Amino acid sequence: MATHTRLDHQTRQHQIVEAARELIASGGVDALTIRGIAAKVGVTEAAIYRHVSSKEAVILLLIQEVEESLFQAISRATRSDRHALERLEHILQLHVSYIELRQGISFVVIAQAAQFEEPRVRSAGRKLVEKYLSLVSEIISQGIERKEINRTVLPSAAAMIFFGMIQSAVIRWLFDPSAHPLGENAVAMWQLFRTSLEHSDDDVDQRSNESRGN
Amino acid sequence: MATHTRLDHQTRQHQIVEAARELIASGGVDALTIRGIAAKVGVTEAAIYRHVSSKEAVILLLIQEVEESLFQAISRATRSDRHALERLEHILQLHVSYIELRQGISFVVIAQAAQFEEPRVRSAGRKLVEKYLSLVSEIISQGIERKEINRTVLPSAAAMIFFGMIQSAVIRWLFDPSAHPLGENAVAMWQLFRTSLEHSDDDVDQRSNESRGN
DNA sequence: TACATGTTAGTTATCGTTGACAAACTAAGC
DNA sequence: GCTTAGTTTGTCAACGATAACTAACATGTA
Repeated sequence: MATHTRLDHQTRQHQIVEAARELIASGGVDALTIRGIAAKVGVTEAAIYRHVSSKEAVILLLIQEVEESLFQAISRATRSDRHALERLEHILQLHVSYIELRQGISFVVIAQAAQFEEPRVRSAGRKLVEKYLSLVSEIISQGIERKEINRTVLPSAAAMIFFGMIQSAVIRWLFDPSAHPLGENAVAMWQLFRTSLEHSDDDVDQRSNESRGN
Repeated sequence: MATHTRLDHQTRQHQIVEAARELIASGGVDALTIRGIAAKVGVTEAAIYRHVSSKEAVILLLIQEVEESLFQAISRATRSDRHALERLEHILQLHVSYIELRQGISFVVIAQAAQFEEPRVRSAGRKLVEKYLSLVSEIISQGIERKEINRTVLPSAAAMIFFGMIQSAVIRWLFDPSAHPLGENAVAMWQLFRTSLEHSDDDVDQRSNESRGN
């Protein structure tokens, strides 16, 4: 009690966001409190407000951190001159590892942001999702140009299915991690989904719709 | 103030669950309070406890109501001797209508249940998801038996993709309903996904995996 | 000296929940 | 049919817990 440790603004902000992440990961969004953050960081509640203006600011910082770390995690798969399907599979693997490492924080944060009233939080969550979809969509577009992906595929729709595969796997995994391992479910879905992207050797051309009647 | 309306237990419980649903739909899970329910029902908070033992009980009733109404909504598409792909498309349409009608309540409730600590709430949410996946999976299995769906398709994986398509569409729709109409996105994804289910006329047999090297 | 980073000790607001009492409906006895 | 007792459904007025946040003050650092 004699002397308390003083740390600079930036370090404390990092600690605060980290604490917020851990609290949500272990107890859901309801567990995210200034008290909880203060306890994890090892200072009083009032000290938290030296480095963050409000709880809402913490949430915004957390969304930002999730966005940065997620795109950092999957960045290895995005560039490169590899085959588009390989890149997508690699993104899936890296994304799955990221979710396991961070205990599904991205899903929880996005789901929470989507039902927030505050416009800045909503906007931050929305942009995170849109950015992810753009990235996947862009890879698919490139794949089509290079004739690695079927030209009848609509990139935006394919990106949403890709994103949905992860959401679906995460939901089951959050309910019961041991019964529904993320990786296995993701791989099983990918094996199936890739068949709808693959460039059929006999080029299908314009028989995309209306192929099957009643 | 002279005389207050008295209603029976069952009616009040319905009103409570309905109020809970509306509160979450309009203000997110944080808006679900006993006070809010009491205000919507038109009684005092204490009166709520005559018909419900706790807030947790309200959540359990709500999950149950969501499950019943959702399966009621899509039941029209499940039975019947129609083509499996038609049944799936029909389920998708009905599910989309249900979500629009109930303002995405199912997604919010599931996402919330997944991060609850309380085991009964978690269990109820988990069972809802598993029941849905089983239903879709079963239709796909039947489709394979009837040679309406490619035999290399793994039903459980296909069901998860199907479920994920809806999750993905709902998330964007929650962020911006006008910019991301549920129906349009769902149809676009379905058009693509069905190609991976379709029974190829030249039966593909056992070339499912390892088809494409680097 | 000045500023950044802490603490202490609150404030205000809202939450879920409960106990004590009142009024309405239900059923039985006369 | 009228009284009467019991049960159900409601209100009122609180309770304790906890939330976000703040003013006043202390202390370490440049």
